[in-house]
Amino acid sequence: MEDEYQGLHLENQLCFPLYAASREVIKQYRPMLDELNLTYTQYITLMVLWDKQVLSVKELGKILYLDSGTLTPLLKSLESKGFVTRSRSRSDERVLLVELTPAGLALRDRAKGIPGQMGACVRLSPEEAMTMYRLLYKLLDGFSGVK
Amino acid sequence: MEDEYQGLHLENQLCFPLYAASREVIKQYRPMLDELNLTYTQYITLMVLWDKQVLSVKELGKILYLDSGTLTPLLKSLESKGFVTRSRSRSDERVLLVELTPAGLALRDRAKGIPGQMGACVRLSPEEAMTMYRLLYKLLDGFSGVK
DNA sequence: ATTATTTAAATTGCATACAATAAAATTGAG
DNA sequence: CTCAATTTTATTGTATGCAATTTAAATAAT
Repeated sequence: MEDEYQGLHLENQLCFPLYAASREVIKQYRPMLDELNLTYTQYITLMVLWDKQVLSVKELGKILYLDSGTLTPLLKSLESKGFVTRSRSRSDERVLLVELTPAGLALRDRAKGIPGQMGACVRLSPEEAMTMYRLLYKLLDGFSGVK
Repeated sequence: MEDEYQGLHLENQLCFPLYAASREVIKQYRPMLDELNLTYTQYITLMVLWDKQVLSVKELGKILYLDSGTLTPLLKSLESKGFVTRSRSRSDERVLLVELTPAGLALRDRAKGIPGQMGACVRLSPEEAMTMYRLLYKLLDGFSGVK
C-alpha cells in the first residue's frame, strides 16, 4: 500500500530543517550582534569587507547570494551607521563601490569573539560540523548556473 | 603567526552556507509553487495541514518554528485564496483554529510531484541527503529550550 | 466573586529577500 | 560615430521573519 503523498510530509523534507535551522542559528546571533548594532545580514556583509576593504555591490552580491534589492537598503543602513562609505567608481559610473570606514574596521575587534561563542552553542562535534559544511557547499554548488 | 580574526572569515562559517543554501533551495521551489499560487512558507504550512486537517496557530507555530507575527498574515492570505478557514475554538476563544478547505486539500494532488522534482535538482546522493538531514535536525534540536 | 497572572493571537515596526521594472552608463555591431 | 543591447544599481511591490507590545480570554490565587 503506497502513500501517493509520501513525499509531501514535512518530516520527509530536506528543505524544511535547512530552512528552520538557518533561522534558528541566526536567532542565536542576535544578542551578540545587538551589542554591535548589527543584523545578521549586515554582519556577514562586514565579514566580507573585513577581508576585501573595497568591493562593488555586484561582487558583494555574488559572494553573499544577494541582489541589489536587498543590498541597496542594507548598505545605506551600514553607511548611516558610519561603518561603510558608498561611492561611484571613477572608471565606471554604474559601479557603486562599498568601502570600510575606520569605524567599520574597528568593529572587527569587538566581533572577534562571536564565532567562538556561536561554536559553543552549536551542539555538533567538529567532525559533524565539517561534514555539514561540506555538504552545504556541495548543495549550494549544485545550484550554480542551473538557475 | 596566529590570525586573531581567523574566525571572522565568511569561508570559516557554518552559518553562512546554511543561510545561503536555505535561500537557494527555496528559490528552486518558486516555479513549481507559482503554478499553485503558493509561496514556500505557505507550502510548508499546507504540508502540515495535509497531515492534521485542523490545528491551532500555536501548534502550527511550534511545528514550523514560526510565531503569530508571521503566521497571522500568512494564514489570512491562505484564507483569502480559499485554502483554509480560520475560526475561534468554541472551548477556548483565544485559540484560532486553522482548517483545510476542500480546495486546500485538492492542492495536495497538484503538489505531489514537487518533492520528486526538487530531489532531482539537488545534487546530493541519497546517503549525503540523509546525513545532512540528520545533522540539520541535530543542530535544530541542540537549540531547543536554550533560547 | 474579584483581581492578578498567564496564555493565544493580533498588531506594530523594522529589516530583509526577491521578482520585476526602471534608470543610467557602457559596450558593441554596423 | 550611432543606436541597440548589455550591465550595474536603484526602485517598487509583495511576503516574510521576528521582537515587542497590545488585546482578549482563561486560569489561579485569595
